[in-house]
Amino acid sequence: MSSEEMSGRSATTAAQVRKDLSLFGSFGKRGLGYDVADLSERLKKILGLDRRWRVALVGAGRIGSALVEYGGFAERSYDVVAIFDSDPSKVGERWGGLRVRDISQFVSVAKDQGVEIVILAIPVEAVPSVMEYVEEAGVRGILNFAPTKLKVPERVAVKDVNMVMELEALSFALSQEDEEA
Amino acid sequence: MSSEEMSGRSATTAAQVRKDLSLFGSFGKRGLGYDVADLSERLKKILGLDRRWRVALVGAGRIGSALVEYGGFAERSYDVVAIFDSDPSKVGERWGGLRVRDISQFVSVAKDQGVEIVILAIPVEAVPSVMEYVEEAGVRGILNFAPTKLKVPERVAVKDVNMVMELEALSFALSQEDEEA
DNA sequence: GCGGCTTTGTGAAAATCTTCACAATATTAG
DNA sequence: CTAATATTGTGAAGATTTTCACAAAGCCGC
Ligand SMILES: NC(=O)c1ccc[n+]([C@@H]2O[C@H](COP(=O)([O-])OP(=O)(O)OC[C@H]3O[C@@H](n4cnc5c(N)ncnc54)[C@H](O)[C@@H]3O)[C@@H](O)[C@H]2O)c1
Ligand SMILES: NC(=O)c1ccc[n+]([C@@H]2O[C@H](COP(=O)([O-])OP(=O)(O)OC[C@H]3O[C@@H](n4cnc5c(N)ncnc54)[C@H](O)[C@@H]3O)[C@@H](O)[C@H]2O)c1
Repeated sequence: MSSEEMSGRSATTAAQVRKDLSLFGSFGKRGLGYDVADLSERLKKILGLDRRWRVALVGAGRIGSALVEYGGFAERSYDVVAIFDSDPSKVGERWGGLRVRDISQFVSVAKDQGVEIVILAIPVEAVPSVMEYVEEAGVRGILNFAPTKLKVPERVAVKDVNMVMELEALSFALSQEDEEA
Repeated sequence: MSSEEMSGRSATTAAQVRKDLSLFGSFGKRGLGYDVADLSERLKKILGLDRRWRVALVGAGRIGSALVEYGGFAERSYDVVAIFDSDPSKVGERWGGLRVRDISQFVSVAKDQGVEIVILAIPVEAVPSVMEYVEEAGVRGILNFAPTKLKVPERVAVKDVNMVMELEALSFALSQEDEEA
């Protein structure tokens, strides 16, 4: 597949595809393009997707439920290996093959299970107390759904998901269109 | 509040805050900083958040359910005014104050309700057929959860939410750390 | 009203990112 | 083997974004 075709399938340009790839090495054949299987494998390695990652879900609420039941994570490289909540009525429930555990067990269970990434799906108020556990357990990456800026040590990587902000970006685009008209 | 304090609360710098704001006008007072209430109001106007937006949810599944029950959208400027699905067992259900409607009614209901933004939470396979309705109804913005690149006319704004990609960005960051060590 | 302190708004400089454009290389047809 | 065609990889140019740094304002205490 050529860089031209790749750019057509995503939201970028052929030159951008080639430049981006060139930062990691030389993957294509001149005149021919890229071997999809080979490129895919090499990129997976670069992105750390040549192995599976152990993930814990914290917050067995609405978002948490949608995520755990979703097959899209396991299909890629992510296995949810533990689920935590603080609500006694949720602790003990079975979700998929897992039992919801009390958040107080986080550190021991996470260490035991080798959890490297946490999906944080709890209310903003609960964030500071939970972050203490997360830090103590030596978690290295956090996918955060709570609309708050996490305070983490330098070594911890954080990605925020904020759907309200995405909607706000849409509103802005639409308002701009209106003004131009 | 000074640009310094604002930058401390978010992931940016004081100079960036001032430069960004200066693109839209002059909001602060030298030596004093910004009046939070005033700045907030003026930014809301610029972002198109000085009015409410009418949103339809398409796909009454796991993600859709989490979103509809979530209060965070109504709290900002977004009202979900209609819900659609194609599954006969879901059509007719009551979700919050709304009845789940059949997707075939999308165009007429969306036009009737003045829907401007659609939240797309359906499987990838269902996207092309649903997009025909969405386009015909004159929807102007789409928040897309399906992991596929939407084909839309120029005037339609799209924002993609892709949690797997966020996790992959985390994996990459963690792999990089490992390599450095 | 003046001096000291603070913080904005913004040109200019620096850094980063994207696009251009083409030599190098590979394939295919004859 | 040669010519025609395709497409990479990458310097250089161009565009955009971020940071720097400071004159211009504004507040406060005396
Ligand atoms: N639902 C959505 O569509 C949506 C969208 C965007 C953002 N969010 C954000 O995601 C987060 C979760 O949202 P939700 O809708 O799933 O909320 P939810 O109330 O349905 O679920 C939150 C869960 O966290 C648990 N919890 C509370 N304190 C805890 C603690 N200290 N330790 C462990 N678990 C604890 C609760 O018991 C509950 O089960 C919130 O910050 C919300 O703002 C949600
Ligand atoms: N659940 C998650 O955590 C998650 C995470 C990331 C991405 N996604 C993506 O979000 C989308 C929805 O995921 P989900 O987990 O909610 O799936 P789901 O299967 O729970 O829900 C999808 C819903 O869409 C409905 N539907 C199917 N075809 C339709 C059509 N033509 N018109 C209207 N409705 C139709 C189904 O009946 C179902 O109710 C998928 O594309 C998925 O890949 C989900």
